[in-house]
Amino acid sequence: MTVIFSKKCEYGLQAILYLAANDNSDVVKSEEISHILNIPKEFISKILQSLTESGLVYSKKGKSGGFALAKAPNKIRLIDIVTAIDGMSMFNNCVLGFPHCSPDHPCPLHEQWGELRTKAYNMLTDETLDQLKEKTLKKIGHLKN
Amino acid sequence: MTVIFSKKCEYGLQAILYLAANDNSDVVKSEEISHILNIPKEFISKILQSLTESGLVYSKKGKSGGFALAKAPNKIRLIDIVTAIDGMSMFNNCVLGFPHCSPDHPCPLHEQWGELRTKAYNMLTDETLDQLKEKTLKKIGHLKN
DNA sequence: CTTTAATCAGACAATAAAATCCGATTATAA
DNA sequence: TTATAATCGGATTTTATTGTCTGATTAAAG
Repeated sequence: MTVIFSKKCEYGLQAILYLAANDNSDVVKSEEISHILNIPKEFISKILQSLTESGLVYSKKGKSGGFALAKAPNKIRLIDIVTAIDGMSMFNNCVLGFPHCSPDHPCPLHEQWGELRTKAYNMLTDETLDQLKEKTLKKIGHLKN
Repeated sequence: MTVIFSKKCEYGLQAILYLAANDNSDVVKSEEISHILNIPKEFISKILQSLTESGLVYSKKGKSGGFALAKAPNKIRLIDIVTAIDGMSMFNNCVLGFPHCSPDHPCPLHEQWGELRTKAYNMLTDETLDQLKEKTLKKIGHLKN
């Protein structure tokens, strides 16, 4: 199967977009995220815990605890979440899997793929959570119905 | 981890590019492909077997058997190999993993990602094996040293 | 202070992907 | 016609990813 982001990363992106859409409220508990986004509760907890370590998410323990963004939505870029969860391998490794692919010894797809990959990287770097908030609200609204 | 193509698909692309580079000779045995490209022999055999079923590869059984391209290199596009091994999910599924992502109910990244994905698809559709042969020969030459 | 409800932490289980093993079949060539 | 060397096919093992369970810790609220 061809994958772009791991399940972990997909879930992490979904959850953090949800947190951005609920940025007005205090914290959101993992139970709610799990239910709305249809992600196993324990799994999304783990992911948000790791994003807490990365400094992207704030977690409040104990009763009435939950998760929220650790920074203003305009300070969090999609690339921050992707690299925190999946690392940079997608942007560094050869698309054909050649171990020693480099500008000196490029693989047959080096230039073409490099260009596309740079565009993907720039896209994820340009998009911040505040810019996606409206679209996310619409999408979540649809999920709730 | 973030992946583009599965290991199977990477290996398959490497091997078929190798076959294209050796299109003058009769057949190439999996032993040789395994050695040059550093892919487990049994694994690349399996992959080439499945590509044989897909009609992209020709296999000659018995002593002095091996694998070769089933068509002229200019008739095989990279997308053919990718879809034969990994399917089309990469080009159909929502990048954020939302189950019901569609033009009607787009995910927050729908348009931006769609554009990139189309470019990737077109690139894989445009590139045929004959076009990549020279570049492959250089790369293989480097691997052999 | 005690109950309650949440995160946290680490082990564990299930599934999927990657890699290996082995015997059967096939065809070449001595 | 027999030995050899390759693919073929299926089962099996290993490893990584995904998902689950359980108990500890934390903090709010009665």
